[in-house]
Amino acid sequence: MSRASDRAYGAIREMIMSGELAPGDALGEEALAERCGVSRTPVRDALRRLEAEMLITRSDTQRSFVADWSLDDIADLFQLRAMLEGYAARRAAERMSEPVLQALRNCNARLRKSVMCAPPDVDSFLERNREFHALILEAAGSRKLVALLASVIEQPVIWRTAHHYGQDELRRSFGEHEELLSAFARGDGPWAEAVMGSHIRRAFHAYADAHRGLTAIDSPGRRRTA
Amino acid sequence: MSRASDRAYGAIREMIMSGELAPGDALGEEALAERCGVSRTPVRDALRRLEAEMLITRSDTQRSFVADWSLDDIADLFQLRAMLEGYAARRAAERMSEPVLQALRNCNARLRKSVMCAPPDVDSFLERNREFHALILEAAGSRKLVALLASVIEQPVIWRTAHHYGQDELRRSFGEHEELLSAFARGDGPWAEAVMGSHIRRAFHAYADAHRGLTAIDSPGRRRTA
DNA sequence: GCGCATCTTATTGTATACAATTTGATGACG
DNA sequence: CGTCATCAAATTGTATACAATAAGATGCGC
Repeated sequence: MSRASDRAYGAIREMIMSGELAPGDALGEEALAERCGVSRTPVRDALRRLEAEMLITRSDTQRSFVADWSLDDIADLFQLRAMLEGYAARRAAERMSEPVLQALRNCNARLRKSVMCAPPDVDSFLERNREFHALILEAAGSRKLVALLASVIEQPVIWRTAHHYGQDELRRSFGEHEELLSAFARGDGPWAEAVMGSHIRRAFHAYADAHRGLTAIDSPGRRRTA
Repeated sequence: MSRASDRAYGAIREMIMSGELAPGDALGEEALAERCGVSRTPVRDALRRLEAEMLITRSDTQRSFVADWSLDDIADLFQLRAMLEGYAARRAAERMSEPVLQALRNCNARLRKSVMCAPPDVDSFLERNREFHALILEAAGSRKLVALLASVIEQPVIWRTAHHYGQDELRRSFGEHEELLSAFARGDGPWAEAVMGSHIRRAFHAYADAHRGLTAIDSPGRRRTA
């Protein structure tokens, strides 16, 4: 991460992920360059990458904005994610090896610790959860799927609001992961696919519920994109 | 398309699509800049875009190469495409409007003309086919899906080899499109999804058969990527 | 002849200057 | 007072020069 382009990429990405830059905000190259302490060249590079990830959008005249997603868009996002991660789970189950299975078990055991204590350690949960899903994706062994899913799940709006999960939901996630492990242990692709699909759909509804409840106090006017 | 960056993008893309640049070929920025008649800056821009589309890959040291896909990769690609386009068809069926339906019918009527004559006009078929699928994708009304599918179907290896289709296969494609139209007319999402899935899978096997038959005379040694 | 360190060359990364375009403002005119 | 043309400021696009890094060649020691 020593190249300026990578620093810019990481910095801008973090600004978006953390909410420092809100959806709809304009992103001037000059301003970003200054904030990142580099010239415009690596910033432009970073913007192209972020555009590919759909974290930013570009107007018809090539001006950059932080991507803005409606609730409908998010629902769509989760649906795609359910489909793709379900497929990933199926492939992973069909290709599962003992070492990977062990890694998954270890990961979920650590996740268990994060949610079984009081209060639950949400940050730790998120990290383990991410790791768990990443391991499955890797085990699926599809280059293209990795790329597609990355662009679906790397959405700030999702990761930011995961903090609103209740303890019961966190524990349910743990339980669903355990069921996935069973499916993997038996190499049952369709079972893994079904469990994963359900897992993601439940996550969406948890998100939607939390969002609806918060929207009144949490969305003080959106900026228009066009 | 007047910006140099767009020209470079289009030119390089065309070189890849046409096979002028073969999978595994190294892409030096300087050389490309000269061939496109622009400086390295817009070339770098174009390379980032092509990288996002997975038409090129980058080594660990950031050197660019034309992407190389194995038959397994291609099978994976088609599977993802079947899933995503099936989903697109379902959504499209659920959202179908009379004007869009008419446009689809017109499109397939023109496609019919391309395949019913002797000899069939394959170029025209490909263009209509592309248009047909694009219309459905648009009707699905999912921004994210558009982006995902674009990166799946815009693979040169697929479009190049579509020329090997036999007339019977072309006509079968037309027939499957007609069946899709029926599903759309009735707003039957699951039907549309099933037909589309089948349509894509058949296309894959047609491709795989043709490829196997040609591989001996058509693949004079691959260049290694790493 | 083989392996390895070093040096040369080629390639990518970054900054900067300047050109082209867009935006938004200002003021003239109806 | 509203509309439109024109102009100024801001923003993005491109070229070029130079720095950093990686690839390949060369020759030395073994």
